[in-house]
Amino acid sequence: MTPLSPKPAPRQRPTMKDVAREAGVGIKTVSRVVNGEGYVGEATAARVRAAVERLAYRRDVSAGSLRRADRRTLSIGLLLGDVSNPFDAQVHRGVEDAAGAAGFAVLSASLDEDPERERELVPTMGSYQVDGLIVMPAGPDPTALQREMDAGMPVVLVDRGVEGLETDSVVVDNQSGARLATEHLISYGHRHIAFMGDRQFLPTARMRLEGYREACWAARAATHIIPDLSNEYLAETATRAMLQASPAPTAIFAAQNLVTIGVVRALRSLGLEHEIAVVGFDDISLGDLVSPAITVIAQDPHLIGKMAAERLLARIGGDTGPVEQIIVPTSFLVRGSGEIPPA
Amino acid sequence: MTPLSPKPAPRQRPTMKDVAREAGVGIKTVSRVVNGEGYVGEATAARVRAAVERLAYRRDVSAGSLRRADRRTLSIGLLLGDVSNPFDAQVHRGVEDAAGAAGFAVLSASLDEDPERERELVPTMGSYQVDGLIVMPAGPDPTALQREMDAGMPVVLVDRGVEGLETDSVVVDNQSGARLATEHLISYGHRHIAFMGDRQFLPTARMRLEGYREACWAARAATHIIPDLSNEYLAETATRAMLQASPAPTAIFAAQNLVTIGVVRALRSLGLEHEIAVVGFDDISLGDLVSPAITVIAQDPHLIGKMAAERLLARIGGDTGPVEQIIVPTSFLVRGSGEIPPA
DNA sequence: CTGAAAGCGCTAACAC
DNA sequence: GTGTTAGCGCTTTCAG
Repeated sequence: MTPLSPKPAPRQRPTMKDVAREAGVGIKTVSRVVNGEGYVGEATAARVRAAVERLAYRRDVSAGSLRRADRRTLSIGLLLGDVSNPFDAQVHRGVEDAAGAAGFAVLSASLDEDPERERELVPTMGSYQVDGLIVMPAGPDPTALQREMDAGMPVVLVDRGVEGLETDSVVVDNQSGARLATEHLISYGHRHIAFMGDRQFLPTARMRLEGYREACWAARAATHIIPDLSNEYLAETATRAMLQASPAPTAIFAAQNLVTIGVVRALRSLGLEHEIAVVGFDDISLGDLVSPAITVIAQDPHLIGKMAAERLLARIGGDTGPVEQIIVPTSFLVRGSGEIPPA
Repeated sequence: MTPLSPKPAPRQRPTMKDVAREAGVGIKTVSRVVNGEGYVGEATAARVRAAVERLAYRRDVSAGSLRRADRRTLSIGLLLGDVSNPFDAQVHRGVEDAAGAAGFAVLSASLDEDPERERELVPTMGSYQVDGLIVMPAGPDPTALQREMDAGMPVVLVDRGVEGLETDSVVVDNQSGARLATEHLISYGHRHIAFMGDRQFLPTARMRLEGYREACWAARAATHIIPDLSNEYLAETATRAMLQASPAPTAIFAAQNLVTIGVVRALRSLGLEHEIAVVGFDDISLGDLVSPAITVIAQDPHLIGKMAAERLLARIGGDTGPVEQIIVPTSFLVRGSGEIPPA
């Protein structure tokens, strides 16, 4: 019997040598034409270009980077929480737009807020020889990233920083955004506002809680804090439980997009969506179409991604200026759910 | 004056040679330990591992692939319509999950349904030496992809096929899904149903139109076709215009997710959301929370991505079986907007 | 303006 | 079990 050896079709891309032979020139001349560097006689160049076309030649970027002085691979790594989260996906597109315009490819992966995955995937990106890294950090431990930075890898943080890591970051002012949201509810007369937020080991979640606290204290309002809501379902369940206790809050500050959705679902199921006020952090798709429409503090994730990529490309290009923390402004979208007065 | 030469910090990762020196062994022994191949004495292996740890060594995947027999780079390319479109982002995550589990990295980019970008980015992925390609094709032209396939690159198509390209694909049955949606509206008594769809050069858009036509013909209902709605805004405007003409349709089949959102926005702005029936193709986030909740034919984009990646990995692994077309089932989510009877 | 030779980090083939 | 040598596709250095 013939053993069916799984022999993958041998990749047989043409190499520079093939092009050189086809054009009847030296290999270095091909290199010069392909990279548009140095001076090559117009006639020779034309012959080379024709050969490239005829053989469908494409230069191997990674092989080239092996010997190149700057060792660039023209690629960057992007580590997000989850590429399918609408917020992250917008960041992704912002990064892609800026990187693509500069001729860089993007290698992406999801960390799922798991420090273990971060520890694993950061060096993995390194082993693919990316020229730089954009990271939405999953944990508070700076060592994996620090190690890459020590090896000369430029790193830009998005969405949140990492304590003890001296590097560029692009974030929004979570604390003042949360304070604004809470003050808005207070200005409509609420004095019993619940905070429902994501896991407290996330710096963004902590900053938003801080903003909420500031506003409550200033107004001498009680605080009611429900943290660690890591998904829609938990948020929905927690909201329902909370509203059955008494005295129930008259307003809710939902400090993350999935939490907001869970809260809205719970209110809807209890028929309370027109009784309890809600302000969310992060816009949600169709947030303007539900009834009442959801008032939110919106971020601009596409811009965040774009700025992070531009910062990174500058570093890759040799920018050695001081560490920058870029704060992207938020906007307040007043749509109805946040303007319900207390009963 | 000193010219500030932008000299990027020299990447100085340790190489196998460094590890070999540190451990006092030959370079090939390091290679064997790092790749877990062949037999190495336990004591030697331990010394090597210690040196790897001490120097924070990471093997350079791409340099290795240069000489390796199978030339694998352990990376795949993913070309989507738009990484930030919720549907595409879910496909992305499905691909990442399957690829990541097999130790493959994902290089992604957005084509924006632009054949020009496809022509450009397909060979670009090739030049990064990816081991295979998953593509949501932007245009009807098979040449760029065919060229890669001729060079031995495995290709799997998602969401839609390309005429004239003999390769694996993962799609849903758009035509029967659209027929079902339309029949559903007919069963509620509608005889004047509008079709609002995406650009007709997209195969999916054409198949959905075909399904709509079939159902209308079978019921001897008139057809009312508004194609080429490439975004939310166009869909909204077109819907508003259509409903002001007479006789206006009593139901709408919205054949794409962004179109559905535009339609819902228009109905809402005219106060007709409880008068005109709507069934959408593709689920939309929060579609169950608007009023009325949106009835849709839903796809499972995460599964589509996962199956595509699994198919591709099998091909990369040497599977030379016949071309497969995998059809992922759709599901019908009845939620209210599709069950409004004609006025 | 053009080409030959060396070498990037690694693996294949073959010694010892 | 382990080390040596050659060479992957490319860029660098240095001659012509």
